[in-house]
Amino acid sequence: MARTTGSDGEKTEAAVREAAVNLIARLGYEAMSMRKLAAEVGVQAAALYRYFPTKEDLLFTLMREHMEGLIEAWNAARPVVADPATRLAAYVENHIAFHIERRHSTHVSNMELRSLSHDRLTQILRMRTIYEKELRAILRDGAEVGDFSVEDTGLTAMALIQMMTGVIVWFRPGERLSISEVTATYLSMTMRLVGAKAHGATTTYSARRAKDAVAL
Amino acid sequence: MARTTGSDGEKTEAAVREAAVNLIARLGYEAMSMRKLAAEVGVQAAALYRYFPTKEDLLFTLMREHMEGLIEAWNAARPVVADPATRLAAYVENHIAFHIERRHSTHVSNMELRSLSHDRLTQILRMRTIYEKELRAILRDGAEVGDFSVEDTGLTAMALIQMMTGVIVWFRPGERLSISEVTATYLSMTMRLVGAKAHGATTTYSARRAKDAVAL
DNA sequence: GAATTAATTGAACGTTCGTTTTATTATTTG
DNA sequence: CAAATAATAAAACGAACGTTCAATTAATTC
Repeated sequence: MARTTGSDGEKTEAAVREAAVNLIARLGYEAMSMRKLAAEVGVQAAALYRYFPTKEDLLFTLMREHMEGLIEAWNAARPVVADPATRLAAYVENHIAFHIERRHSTHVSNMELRSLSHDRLTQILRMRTIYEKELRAILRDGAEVGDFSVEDTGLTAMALIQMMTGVIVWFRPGERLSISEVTATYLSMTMRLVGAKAHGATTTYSARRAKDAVAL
Repeated sequence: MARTTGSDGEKTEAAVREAAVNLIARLGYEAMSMRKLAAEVGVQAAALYRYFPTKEDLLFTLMREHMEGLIEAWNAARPVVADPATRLAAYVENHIAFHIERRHSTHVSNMELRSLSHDRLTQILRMRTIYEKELRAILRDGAEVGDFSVEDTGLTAMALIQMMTGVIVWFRPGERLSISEVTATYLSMTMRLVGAKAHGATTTYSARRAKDAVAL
């Protein structure tokens, strides 16, 4: 056998990516063999090498696109002119929405870093740093203005990101809590954690953010 | 060749455990081969099977002992009679101290769960639940008494644990912050996050806890 | 000091791994 | 409709995997 009827490179590549994210998230990168991946797609292992030169290239591509997507999502969601509390609320909402929506690729991007070569690891970590710096800047601004009481900006940023990203470990859509309930709770926990002064309940920040979005 | 001079079963087994924790933390369970492990210990791969019948048995043993150690540490550190804020402070301090001290085995126990058989996974998760229930109980008590303002006990417990355990991702001993500085900061973040009423700075909780420890 | 037990080696087993090569067929282009 | 190209299958490569087995030597027991 050779080329199959109806075969299409673009569709196959997309199917490979999707299957790879799911399989790596479930089995881990090392435990996902190219043969299992091929079987999931409905193809022979050799066919995968038309789209990704090596297994590591495939992993790296998935991770890079995940990180790019995260940064793009934040760039689209960030309020350009706003007080620190509003910016922080936007960051939290975007972060949680993105990570719940892309649970599997988040899992891959966070757990399989050790399987990357040094250079590629550096690239991914650089993107991660760019994204995290945004949160540190918000916390710093808020602390300088006096809206937040944060002892250590870097430590607080790491703590918040770990807390928020951790949502993918236990959250399952369609169970006890809805995405918006989870987001609202995390938002109020965040605001208390950073000692946000404007303590006007959760809706305050959401409302302000909505107003800002209209204002742009 | 056969038995080597000075060989000792107990010492070899201990060396295997230690090397396994380090290697699995660094390479991942799947990527750590029995041959690599044996080489690290300075022994042939076949010798490992005197101590652990399978690779998975080795992993499970490491995880079980980690979880047992965590629960024992908490049982030793918990204040028997104390207000919720003091109990929460003890929980946070114990959790962070334990996880920083056992970074590698924490990594293994959290990241390699998917390599366990169903039954063994259940056993580990059961132990984890026991430990997490302790935190939920503290949060519930604090909320009932009115010392904490917590919207959702279960969600808050998960958020706190993710936040605290995340310390092992970025913390490196001997860098910018000391363990006690990190612990103090996490403690005050936790207290703010749960809306603890008695807002008498970080030292308040530490002092109370010390007093309790003496009282026992 | 002989018999027993403890600890380990070295070789081998069958499987699976990532990857390459070659042949073959479907589709598109001219 | 022929030529070119795109997409795949089938088979094979050497290497590494977890694990087993028999042989061998060190330490202990009687």
